[in-house]
Amino acid sequence: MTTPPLACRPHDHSHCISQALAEAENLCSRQGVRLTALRRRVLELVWQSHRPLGAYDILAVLSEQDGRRAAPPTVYRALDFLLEQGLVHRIASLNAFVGCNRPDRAHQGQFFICRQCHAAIELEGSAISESILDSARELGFRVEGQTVEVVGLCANCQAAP
Amino acid sequence: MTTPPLACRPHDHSHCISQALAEAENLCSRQGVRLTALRRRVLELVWQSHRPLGAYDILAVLSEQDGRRAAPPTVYRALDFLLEQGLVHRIASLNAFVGCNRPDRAHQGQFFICRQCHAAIELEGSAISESILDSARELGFRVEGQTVEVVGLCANCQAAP
DNA sequence: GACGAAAGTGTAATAGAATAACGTCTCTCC
DNA sequence: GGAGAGACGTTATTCTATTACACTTTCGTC
Repeated sequence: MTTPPLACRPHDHSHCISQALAEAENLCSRQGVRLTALRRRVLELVWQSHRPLGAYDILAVLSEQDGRRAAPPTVYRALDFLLEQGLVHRIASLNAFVGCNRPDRAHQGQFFICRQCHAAIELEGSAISESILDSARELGFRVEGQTVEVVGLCANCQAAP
Repeated sequence: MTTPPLACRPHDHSHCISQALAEAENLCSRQGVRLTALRRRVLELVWQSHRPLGAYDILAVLSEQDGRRAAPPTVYRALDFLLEQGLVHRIASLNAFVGCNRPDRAHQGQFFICRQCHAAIELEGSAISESILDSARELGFRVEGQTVEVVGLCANCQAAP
């Protein structure tokens, strides 16, 4: 076993946030799309931690903390944009959203989610994709999208019960 | 490529249904739990096709067709029971439920879902689980549950656009 | 057969997640 | 500066799921 992933061990998280925002700025300007104040703020909130965040949690912060008049569509439109740009992923089994580690590379995330600390660990280019494609080949199935969400206990939470 | 799976080619589906119900009877009596009329009916509805079915679709049939006075908890309780017994699976990405092919073996399903005909093809003991466990080992992650849902086009729907 | 506990179902209300439809505003480009 | 597209505000609604409590059925035991 290698060193545990960043998401589930202490680290300077403000660095994660600022890096994610900087990457987003770059990516959007390269793509010629607009990272508006709202979208940027939603991305920042999603990156507040490595734990998937619900749309209505985001909504609550925008309303109560930012004092913005926000309704569900406000949040979902921003999230749709971020999803399209590959800046966040949606966790179907949690109805929640989490920042993407590697927005530069087109991909669909594979996640290991700790049921205790709620950290979502995103895998990069794992062998899982390969075995999914292998199975698909056998079935003659053309893969267009995949949802891989594994729940359990992360290394940290196993150590400290 | 082998012959396409049952779920996405024509077949005598009434046989699927009756077999699923018979297996359910067996399994429940072995487990000492009760497959009541309601639970049996919900299982039958879920097996009406190989396409995942929403809880509210089931509710509509119970109300309108069966003339039963049913509310959401009625359906969800039956579904919870069937999930616990491993008789159905939940498809998180669709908020829907589908019958399990192999209720005799404890497992969590891996699904290939056709976006056109909506068939859900369940894999049995694929290499996907292995590669998930491999990745988990590397992370020191203890796997407790997994959601694997691949969307795309099944062999049939690729052939006939 | 009567009884009590446990399991199952009915019922009403509510919480949580997401979208539809339409109006207004603000950029950007000509 | 005007037209058009994109972004955001607003209201209402749909879809999914759960809580809490009442009533009924089933099953084992006396």
